[in-house]
Amino acid sequence: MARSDGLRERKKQATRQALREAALRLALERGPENVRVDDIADAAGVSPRTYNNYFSSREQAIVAAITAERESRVAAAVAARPADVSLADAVLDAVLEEYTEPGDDARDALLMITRHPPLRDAFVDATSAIERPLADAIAGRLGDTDHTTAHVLAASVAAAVRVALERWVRPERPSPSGLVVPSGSLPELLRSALAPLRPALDAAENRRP
Amino acid sequence: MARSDGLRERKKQATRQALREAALRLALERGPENVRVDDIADAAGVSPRTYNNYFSSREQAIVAAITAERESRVAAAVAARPADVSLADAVLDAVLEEYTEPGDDARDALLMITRHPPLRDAFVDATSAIERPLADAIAGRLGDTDHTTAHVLAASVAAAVRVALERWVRPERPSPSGLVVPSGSLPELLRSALAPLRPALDAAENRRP
DNA sequence: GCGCAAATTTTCGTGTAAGCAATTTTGCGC
DNA sequence: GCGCAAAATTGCTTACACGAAAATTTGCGC
Repeated sequence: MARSDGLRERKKQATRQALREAALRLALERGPENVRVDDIADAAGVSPRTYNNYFSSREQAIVAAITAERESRVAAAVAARPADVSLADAVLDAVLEEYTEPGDDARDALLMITRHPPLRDAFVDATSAIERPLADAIAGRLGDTDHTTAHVLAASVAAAVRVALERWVRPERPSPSGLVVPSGSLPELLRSALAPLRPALDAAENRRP
Repeated sequence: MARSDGLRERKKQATRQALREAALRLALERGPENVRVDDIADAAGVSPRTYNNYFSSREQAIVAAITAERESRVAAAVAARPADVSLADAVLDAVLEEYTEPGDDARDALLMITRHPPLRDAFVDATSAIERPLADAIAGRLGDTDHTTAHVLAASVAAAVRVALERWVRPERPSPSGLVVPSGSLPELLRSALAPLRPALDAAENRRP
């Protein structure tokens, strides 16, 4: 049971998609503050209680319209790199590829997210969702032995991405040392956040039997 | 203003401590499910709203009785290691020192935590609190240049600790590959979770000017 | 001590997350 | 098609998180 291509599963995905799209649309129209959960549920044609079966916070639903499926795509991208590419490069490329936004319709959504702290938090928090699929992808490349290492590396990559996203969406705050670092472009931030992890990725790969 | 030793600050800490101790005591007496936020507030002699000014969930308050001040202690322990100790060793030692539980009065509290999923989650989530102080401590050892690297390394260490804690508190679930990995002792788990990060810590340290 | 400004606590109100049990829908073997 | 078991949706209820503004407490210069 629970086949991944059954009608049941597709309907669930459709409901989830309807909910997050309705949430984003309403938030863009009225501003996130003026969107009630009941409105989202109404717009998606389900009961408020069902809405809550899919998302555990209003912010999560809005943000999900941007981050949807990102988790599995990152993992798939890592797994898809040729075997002769180093793990570090595979991860870096995959992350850059997935987090470089198409920027057309997501542009104003991202603007809204950065302007509303609760949405910012939900957006950054969504990063941790890549952890589990990424751990599997890394484990696959490392030869499936030592699942702990793969898990730790995936968690570290997710943490680095989170750090980069934080610097990207937060208005720069004056540091106690006086100097405020200008937040560069997202690819730039991702590169420099992931760079310190490269030695760890290389070492894990080379210790592979 | 906002002196760290004023009466005001001490009262705040006292209130915080009263709240988390009341939360833990009531949870142990009645079981976490039978503790209302109002009860905790009553027991601590403050209004329910004040309780919420200190903790943003009931689970957080209960768990805080175990994890209190851990964040700053880890950071202080890292900063306290002699300068000729490698960064990786300093971090590993500091983490092991702080996360090896005294185990006397915390024993039954931890038992309760492991038996209640919401508490488990809060307990594991509390790990991320070490991130910020640890980043400062690491930055101090690295010479204060490149705050990004320090931040990423701290976040990775926190993530690794989180992975270790997860494996420790979760009842082992049968993996799809059939074999269930036995959850070892906590120091053991912490060591193996932090091991993959050692190359990254070494590299950051050696690249220091 | 006095009094003012800042910080903290409280009261009040609103919207929300989630448990539970009843109901409807779906999948599947016959 | 039929019907049954599993799964999803729904209504109902409860406890809760949090914003705003009023009230209280603290710090500090005088």
